[in-house]
Amino acid sequence: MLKFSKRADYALLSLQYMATVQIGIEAHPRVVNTKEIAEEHNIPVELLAKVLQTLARHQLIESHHNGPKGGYALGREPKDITLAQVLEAIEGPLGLTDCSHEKDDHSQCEQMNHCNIRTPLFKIQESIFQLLNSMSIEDLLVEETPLIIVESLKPQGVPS
Amino acid sequence: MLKFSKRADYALLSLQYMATVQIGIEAHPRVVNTKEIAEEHNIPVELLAKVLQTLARHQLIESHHNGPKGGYALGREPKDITLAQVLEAIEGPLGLTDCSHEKDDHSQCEQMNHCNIRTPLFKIQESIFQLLNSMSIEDLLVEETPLIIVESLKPQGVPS
DNA sequence: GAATCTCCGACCAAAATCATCGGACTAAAT
DNA sequence: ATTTAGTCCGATGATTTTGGTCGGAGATTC
Repeated sequence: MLKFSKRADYALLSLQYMATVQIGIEAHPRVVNTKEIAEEHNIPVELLAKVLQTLARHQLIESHHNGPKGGYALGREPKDITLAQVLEAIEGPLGLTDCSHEKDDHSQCEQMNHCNIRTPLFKIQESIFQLLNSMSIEDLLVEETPLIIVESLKPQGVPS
Repeated sequence: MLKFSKRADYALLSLQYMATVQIGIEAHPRVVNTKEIAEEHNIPVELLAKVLQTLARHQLIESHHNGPKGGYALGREPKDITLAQVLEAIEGPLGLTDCSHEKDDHSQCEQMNHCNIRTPLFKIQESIFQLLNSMSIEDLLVEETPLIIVESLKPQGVPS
């Protein structure tokens, strides 16, 4: 439960990739094309294309349709792209319940004679939203340890 | 996105209801039946039945199959039922990604040549999990304002 | 024994999601 | 100018999840 959709995963992976790939390059933002990202991560190209289109439509990345040298590049600094923005671009406004939006007019929520759990649920939702908004693509650029380096496995003084 | 399923909503509503209804009653826990909850909240009975069965199977509530006086009652103190427990009971182990579990063997996640966003994603997931585990059914028992009391709508001194 | 309830499993329908395909347009390279 | 490699957009099909339904078995009270 509470799982990201694959599209969301793909979006995050792509943005992370685009961020790392253009590190240190100031001008001429490094443009990467769909196929490159897809092959790098084993993602069906056509689906990824749609994800990237969506991100572009939401200004998170810029499309450079320049023929053979075309592709995408980040539209802003990595730290200015929050995870909440990415998720909302991909999956629409996020909320735990249907009545999260239109807080007053709960047209749908009338189902329940009187819903007594709105307030606490909104608080939870707010917390999660803040969390997702406090993290950016920059925070995804951590060194990914190649898996399972159990702490204090190597005795001291014996470098590799 | 990140929406609860309706079953989860129903579960929370039911637990909240069962908690309020038995307030002040020490012994003989007030047993409520499925239909009562369903009618109270306009929920299809059969679906709610399944939700309650699931909760019972996970020990969150107790089933009293006593014929006409049968029904369900909370299995523990409201404060000992965390939202995380409820959600996991209803929707299975929660995690943002498919590879959330089996952290080492990422059999599925091999899709991505190398997934560089595991670590930060796990952190987010951990935060959300803590949040959901820090709140219990007791926290749902707040006074719910009857909706739309727009601030300072009524001029002072002119009651109703 | 009849009524009322839980319990369980199987089942169907609708909706969301994943994935694919085809066609239009653009700009660089030759 | 033609080719080529790319984006862009919409439509469509397949798969999965979810919401919702049904029928029968077992227990208990009246």
